Amino acid sequence: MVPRPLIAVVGQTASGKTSLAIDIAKAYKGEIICADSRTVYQDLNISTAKPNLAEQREVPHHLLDILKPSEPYSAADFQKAATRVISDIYSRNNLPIVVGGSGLFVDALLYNFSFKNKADPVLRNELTHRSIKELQAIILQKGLSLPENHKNPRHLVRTIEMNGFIPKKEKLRPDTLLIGLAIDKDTLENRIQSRVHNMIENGLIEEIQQNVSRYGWDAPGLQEPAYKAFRPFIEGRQGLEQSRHELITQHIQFAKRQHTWFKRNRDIVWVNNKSEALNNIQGFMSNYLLQ
RNA sequence: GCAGGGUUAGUGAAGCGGUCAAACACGGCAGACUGUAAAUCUGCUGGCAUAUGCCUUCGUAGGUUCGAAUCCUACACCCUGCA
Repeated sequence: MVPRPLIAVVGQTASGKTSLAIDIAKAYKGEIICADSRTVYQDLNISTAKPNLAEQREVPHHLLDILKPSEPYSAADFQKAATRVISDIYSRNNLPIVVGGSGLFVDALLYNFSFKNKADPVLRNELTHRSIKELQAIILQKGLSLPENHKNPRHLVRTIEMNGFIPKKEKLRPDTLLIGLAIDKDTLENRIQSRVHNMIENGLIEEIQQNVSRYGWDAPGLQEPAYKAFRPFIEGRQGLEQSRHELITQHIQFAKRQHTWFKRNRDIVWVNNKSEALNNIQGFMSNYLLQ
């Protein structure tokens, strides 16, 4: 079987993944697959710091803008879609580059998570209104054991939906280089600050207002920091400065959760900057280019 | 100048004689997380020891009391009303 190399770039928000991925793509005839739970959505452009049109023109991007914010999207959906896109890319003899900050999505793809028991909207809606105690009781009644996060309503609901299914994962996909783009905390926080500043300059508030009037605050795609931070401002309960500040905080908190997720993965090859990354990639790709 | 209100841990804010190292919220730190994941949730958050232990805190200084963040006095700063 022909080896099929794949490069994945992970890291915290604002760590510079997009720019690195584009460089890789240009160097190796690559196409980018966005492993990102928010940039899949149309109409979320400013708030997600989505690759801009110029960047998208430079290199093909996949799984961007494929859904309306009113539609739900899951890690399993991503896994399926990305798998298909990757085989298309190979059929063009190009290099797939998976880039994203959604750790679960990346892992689902690279470790071939075994998904099962898709959520039933009716059951989920019913369960969502239950208290934690009630959910725990249901689980125990069914003879299932409580999830690791036994006080997390969402995980409790999922446990009920899975109905005893034990999820599995495999080893890291062969022929894969998993690169982690590290960044120190101060630099990251500065970048987030100026990123938020630019978002507001570029019309973040208008984008939020438009999407909210079109899809409503509760739309699945709109569950993200900008909407949380700016809702009180848009509803006239809070000043702009306060919301701006909250958005920065939310992004920093998100970055921290990403860090927690990625740092336990021993397969990640951490690099501190672009040139370190490109060096690693060169070594990795040399295994394939000679054939 | 007179009268009244205020000053609590990183921030906001409870507490108004003992059960107060001091509720709660936010922030911070660490962590979990396979069909909601930029979501959601957990633990810790004065110092030191880390098991029920000790030490230093509630504007500052003094006092009352067996015992004070809580009462009294003085001082400092802030806000409101009358001047």
